[in-house]
Amino acid sequence: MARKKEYIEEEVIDKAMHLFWHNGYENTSMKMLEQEMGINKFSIYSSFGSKHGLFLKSLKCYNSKIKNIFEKLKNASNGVEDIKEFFYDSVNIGSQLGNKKGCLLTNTYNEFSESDDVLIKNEMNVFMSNLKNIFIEKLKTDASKSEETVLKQANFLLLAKHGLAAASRVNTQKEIEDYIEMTFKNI
Amino acid sequence: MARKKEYIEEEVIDKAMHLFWHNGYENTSMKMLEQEMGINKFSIYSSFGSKHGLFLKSLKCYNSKIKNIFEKLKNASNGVEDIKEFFYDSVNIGSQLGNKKGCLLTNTYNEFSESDDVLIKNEMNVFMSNLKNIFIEKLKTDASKSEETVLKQANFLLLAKHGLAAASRVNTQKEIEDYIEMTFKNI
DNA sequence: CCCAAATCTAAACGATTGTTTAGATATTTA
DNA sequence: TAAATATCTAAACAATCGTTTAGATTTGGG
Repeated sequence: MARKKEYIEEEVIDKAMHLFWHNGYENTSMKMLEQEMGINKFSIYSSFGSKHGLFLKSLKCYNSKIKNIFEKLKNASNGVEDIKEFFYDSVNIGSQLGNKKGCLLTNTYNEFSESDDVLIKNEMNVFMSNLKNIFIEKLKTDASKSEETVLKQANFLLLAKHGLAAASRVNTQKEIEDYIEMTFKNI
Repeated sequence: MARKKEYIEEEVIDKAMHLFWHNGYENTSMKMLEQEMGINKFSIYSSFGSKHGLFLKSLKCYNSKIKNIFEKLKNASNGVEDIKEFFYDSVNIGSQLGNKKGCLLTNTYNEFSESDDVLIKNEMNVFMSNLKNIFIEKLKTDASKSEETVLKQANFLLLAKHGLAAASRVNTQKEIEDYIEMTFKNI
């Protein structure tokens, strides 16, 4: 056919994702993306259509990175203990990826909470309700919990993740551990 | 002297504060501020110097609004129970002011977490450490708690406030209550 | 080997950002 | 009432935003 791309889409998406993770959507400009991704605007637009499209791709990239801890959580069989380990995994993957910026999805959830961007809000809602459903399933393995208790605790854990995201930005390892332990103390 | 101002600074700051609260700093433009405040850019700049200055004023305005619940918390004498009531007060003041946007300070803390805006970051840190110190003081009234426990629980509560801010945006009254109750279950 | 097609560079696009300025209008004081 | 001065309107400012375009460059197939 014709000339070949001089970059690999997966690689530049990964770089964009880290930039979005670090700065959020609005505070990341096309100029910054050009520099970080190492390609220029034309290439970005021909590959991803728009900044918005690139952001959606970045969210999917992030999703694939955390997919394995989700799978681990789903396939585990120790109930609440698995959720706690999921919390630990969540902060660890952040520091593994050299990023002390909390969770990209939680950050995005916060940034777009008052936006009317249907696509992204939908993406967030799907993520949140998926996570909540997994929590519910895990909590249900303890037959002594009433359904009301299960729902109540699932909501609590979902919201506790916001605190965790904030913690992983500024708090020490020890403080994060304390927070997680205290969160699960009476679940 | 000369011509009089056709607006009262305190009133227009209040309106600006609500707009910032609703949309965040970056997503609030001068045009939006002109419309909401009912005065034009010249007046805004002559009164507040810059968008940034107006935002700082708005933060101070928010601080004065929540001052009474802080005073109430400080002057109370039921230890942890007072902190719990402070949590309830925090969400109630939001709905009183017709705003389901969480806490302006928590929102700002999140939005500026990766910024290098020293003034605002400092403002946030002062607020957070003040709040933490009040928590510590309240927790200390229970003499059975070790100092380590007190610090641990204070951190936990500070982070729990991030979950609360998220909750007050999307969750129902009932879910918010459940969250607060569960937060204090083992404190 | 040359034409066709895809990707590159780099400049320009219009819109919007926060900020400033020029000039008209209103108010106070002498 | 007239001069002084602060506030108003409204336009323009430069910079940046995300996006598009024109033209050079590289590649592969007939």
